[in-house]
Amino acid sequence: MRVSTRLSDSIHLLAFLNIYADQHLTSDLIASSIETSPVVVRRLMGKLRQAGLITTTPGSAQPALAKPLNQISLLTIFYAVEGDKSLFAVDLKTNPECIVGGNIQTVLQQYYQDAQTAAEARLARTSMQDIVDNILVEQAKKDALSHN
Amino acid sequence: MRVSTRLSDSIHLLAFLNIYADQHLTSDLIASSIETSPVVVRRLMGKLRQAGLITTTPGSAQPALAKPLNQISLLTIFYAVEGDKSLFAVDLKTNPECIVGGNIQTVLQQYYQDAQTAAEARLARTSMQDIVDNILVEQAKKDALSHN
DNA sequence: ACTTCCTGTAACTATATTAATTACTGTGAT
DNA sequence: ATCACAGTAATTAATATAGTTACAGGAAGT
Repeated sequence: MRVSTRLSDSIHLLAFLNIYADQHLTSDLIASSIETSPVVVRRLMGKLRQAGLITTTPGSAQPALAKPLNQISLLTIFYAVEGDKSLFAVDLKTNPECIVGGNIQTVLQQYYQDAQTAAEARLARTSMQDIVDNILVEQAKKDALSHN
Repeated sequence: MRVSTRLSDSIHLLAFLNIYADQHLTSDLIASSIETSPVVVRRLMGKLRQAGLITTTPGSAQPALAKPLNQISLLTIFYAVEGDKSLFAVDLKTNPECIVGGNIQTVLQQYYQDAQTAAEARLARTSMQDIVDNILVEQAKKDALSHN
């Protein structure tokens, strides 16, 4: 399948809401930054709203962050848009008659969970404040170079 | 897309080679345990052979582990069959004219790499010896229960 | 009230990644 | 010489995701 960019696009969206808070934030404008369709943006906003990360108003273009940037972690966003998706997939179709096929699913599940938890702990440590800070620093670097 | 089970199937395959080392290990037999096709098994074995994890003989059904179980980590297998695949995908199509779209790829790449490295470190800690040990323990549990 | 702009969703289509299948070449062993 | 099998290319099927189309309904201005 296509690889999911929902986490990346959602982080993008939230950063956009913060940095362009003074603009008329239609799903069309946001979509032009993510380079996707307005419908995809609205779908993502739906998930983020359900997770309590943003507020929106039907019929009116005024989405806004529901919490301070430093209280929104990348892990919260991941859960909001990917649910409990596994990073490593256990093959659920193995031969139960075989010692290996009949037990490997249970065994792998544990190790995969450990690995995923380690990754998630990292995501939990990073907040949208970090993301926005870094975006602005990267932009400042570009601006500095262009003024030579 | 379909979600990849190459890592799980490869671990399965290596465990099978160890536990059933005394059997006539055709790709057909291995496939019956993984519940996949012999061609898929041979393809996986090709990758594992290229990575130096197993040895095979064209025309003859005698695949074997090329190293001791405790010297094969799950991370080595992951690299062998998934290459440098990213667990979290950066959206490479964003608007470079926008402060967010023009910088977020660089920023996310760093945090995603950190998270992936944390997960990989976990995979590196686990060896095929652990996997086989756990499979045999799980099987022993079942055997014990069935003798009540 | 009417119009315009917009959100929220459902339904459908397109795209991309993976596994499965088919088919073939060539090797090893009997 | 034959049979069993690995190795691999080419094609097809399955499935997760993004993108598109369509439409119902809210908000705000006139």
